[in-house]
Amino acid sequence: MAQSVKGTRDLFGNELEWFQRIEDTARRAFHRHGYSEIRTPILEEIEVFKRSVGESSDIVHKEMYDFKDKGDRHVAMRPENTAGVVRAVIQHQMLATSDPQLLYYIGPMFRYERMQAGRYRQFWQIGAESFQVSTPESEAESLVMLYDFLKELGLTQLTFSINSVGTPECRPAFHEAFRAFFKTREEQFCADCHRRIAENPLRVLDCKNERCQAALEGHPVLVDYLDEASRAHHERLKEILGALGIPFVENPRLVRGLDYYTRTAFEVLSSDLGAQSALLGGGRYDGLVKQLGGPQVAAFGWSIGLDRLAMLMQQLHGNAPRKPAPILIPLGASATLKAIQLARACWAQGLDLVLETRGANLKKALTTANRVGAPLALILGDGELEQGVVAVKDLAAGTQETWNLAEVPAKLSATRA
RNA sequence: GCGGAUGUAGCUCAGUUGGUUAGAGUACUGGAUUGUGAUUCCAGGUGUCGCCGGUUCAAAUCCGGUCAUCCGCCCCA
Repeated sequence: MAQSVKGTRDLFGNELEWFQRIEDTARRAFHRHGYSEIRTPILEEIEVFKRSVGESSDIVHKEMYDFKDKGDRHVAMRPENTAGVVRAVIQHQMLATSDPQLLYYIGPMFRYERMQAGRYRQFWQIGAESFQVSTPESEAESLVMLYDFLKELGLTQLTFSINSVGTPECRPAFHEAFRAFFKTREEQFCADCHRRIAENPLRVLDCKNERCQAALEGHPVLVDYLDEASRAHHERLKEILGALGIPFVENPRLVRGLDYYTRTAFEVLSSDLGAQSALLGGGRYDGLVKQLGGPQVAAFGWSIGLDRLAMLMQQLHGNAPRKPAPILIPLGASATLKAIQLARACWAQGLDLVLETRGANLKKALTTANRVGAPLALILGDGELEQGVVAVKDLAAGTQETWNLAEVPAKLSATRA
């Protein structure tokens, strides 16, 4: 039997209901804040990711889902969408004016990884990117949007971890201090950290090895090495988040797995997600647009894992709420013709109504109606047809009443409210 | 990429030191009831025992490979 490709899966039923509910909630939040959707290709030239995410990152290093196409182009399935959005924004000259560009996306991403619960080769992200706004206020705006979106979904226990990773100008001073610190106790660090200290010293900070974390005790803190503007930026963001009541903690060891971040970096982890605890992350990336061939502009963004968010919703709230439609059961040929016309009148008014079209007997039809959770069964047989009525059975209560055919749409409409 | 497990009915799972005809619950189908579901009673399919190969008189069981899933690490969403 044919099977879905490893690490990919079909979305349907209850899980998809959560996906849709989350997506709808996110879209409303984005639109409230003036963000516009952008849909970029799943395939990009691999260079787009190498030049943005960073050659040294694991994503490019070992997780890229890449291949050569028939034209011998080296392409990759996008592992994240910031690079693609930046490429599109440059390609379409969307930064020709100095106006802010506020964009969001929802779509599948691909990383070639070993499978685990909550970690897939095709997974979904919802994300926001804002260009040409550099202030801490703009970051707070984006974070408030994110926070209120999560709150609307009923997630109130989440705390943002934030840090500032500085700028390319002030980071060298930190690197120097940090390497000096590392040297005083380098024998206590793992092999990976020895590799990291050379390639990307910041990543030593979030090594998961307990011994390394212990060895980091008293390490130089990034925030102390920020230039004055970055420090003020960081302080102002914290001030605003505090004033808005958004729960956050400062985490001086928070660095992100992507190389392009500057100044603000943040993430949210959830212990309810098992080993794959990262739920969302983001930050400022003021250098990336230029790095990909565009103008020097400020940029800020985040993305959230839709699969993991749906998993969280399932754990916290159980199955997604859904409301099956009432079902209309005709009995006999003449009643069936009338039933189709009646259903059409209801559909024309935007009402949900499922038509039983199998010609099934009443027993079977009611069994099905009960199983799918229909709230009402409208029964239209020859007897009802003669009297111009339908029998309406409330499947939860077991009670039954009679409606005139003409008043069915209005009555259905009333029960839906 | 590294390490460790699991795979039997649609679903959740039993299945003894290898033994002849493979099980339970649930779900499903039909009937008790040809116009009344969900409750009850009766009857009944539930199947490539993941796949391929090997050992054996004999494999769901042991061995190898493979595919898929799960857990830990790495990393991330």
